[in-house]
Amino acid sequence: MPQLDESLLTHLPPFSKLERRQLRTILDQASSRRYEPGTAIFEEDAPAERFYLLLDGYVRVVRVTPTGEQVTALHIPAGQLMGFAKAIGRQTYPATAITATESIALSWPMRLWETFAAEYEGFSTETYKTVGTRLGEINNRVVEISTLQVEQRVASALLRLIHQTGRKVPDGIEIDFPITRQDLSEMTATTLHTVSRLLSAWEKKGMVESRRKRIKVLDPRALAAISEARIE
DNA sequence: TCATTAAATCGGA
DNA sequence: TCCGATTTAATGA
Repeated sequence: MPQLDESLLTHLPPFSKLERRQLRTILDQASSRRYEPGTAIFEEDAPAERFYLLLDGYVRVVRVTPTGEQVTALHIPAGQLMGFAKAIGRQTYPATAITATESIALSWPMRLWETFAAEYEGFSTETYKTVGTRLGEINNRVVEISTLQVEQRVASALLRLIHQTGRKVPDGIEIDFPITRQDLSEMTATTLHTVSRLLSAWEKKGMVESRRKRIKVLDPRALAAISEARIE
């Protein structure tokens, strides 16, 4: 295991209030691993033995429905903690985490969670903030799926993606990892065909630009307009 | 309005 | 070239 540098953590919210010496202790207890795209970092219902910090890349959090379809709950960008089942009172992981890109993650044994929370200032408040944010997001999605029309759902899913994981490019914002129509349809409870048709239509209007596994939003405001209530 | 089915085409290893 | 991704059209709920 190569020596990890404290600067990896200093700017991340859960660790930002800590001293160099404390970061050293934390890093010395961490394992670091690199993952190929499409690898499961941890799986739904498996015993939650470790918690993770995504250092680089993007991770898709998916659940499998009783009928066997995958549902993408959310995407996690680099710099966030994941798999902290203990923090929400679970012994198993609530979902599967699959890398969307090549990724690097640190992990610690779950038994250290309490130690971290107790000893490191800001650690638990910051992580509870992310829990809250994610929960709110998932809640919104549940509401959206039952109340909005497909076009609105896909539009808001795209907006959420560029908001969380977008990368600014000269003429718009691009989703920073490979994403298929199928993925988008799983996030919005529709079919890849419908997503494909919507993207084509939006592309004609100059709102988005897409190629295989890449989507770029040129006109977020137009998307926002679609996502807002519009019953015709 | 949208899912489903079927078929054709595209694009990247 | 092969195979998954994507598009398009037709049909029915």
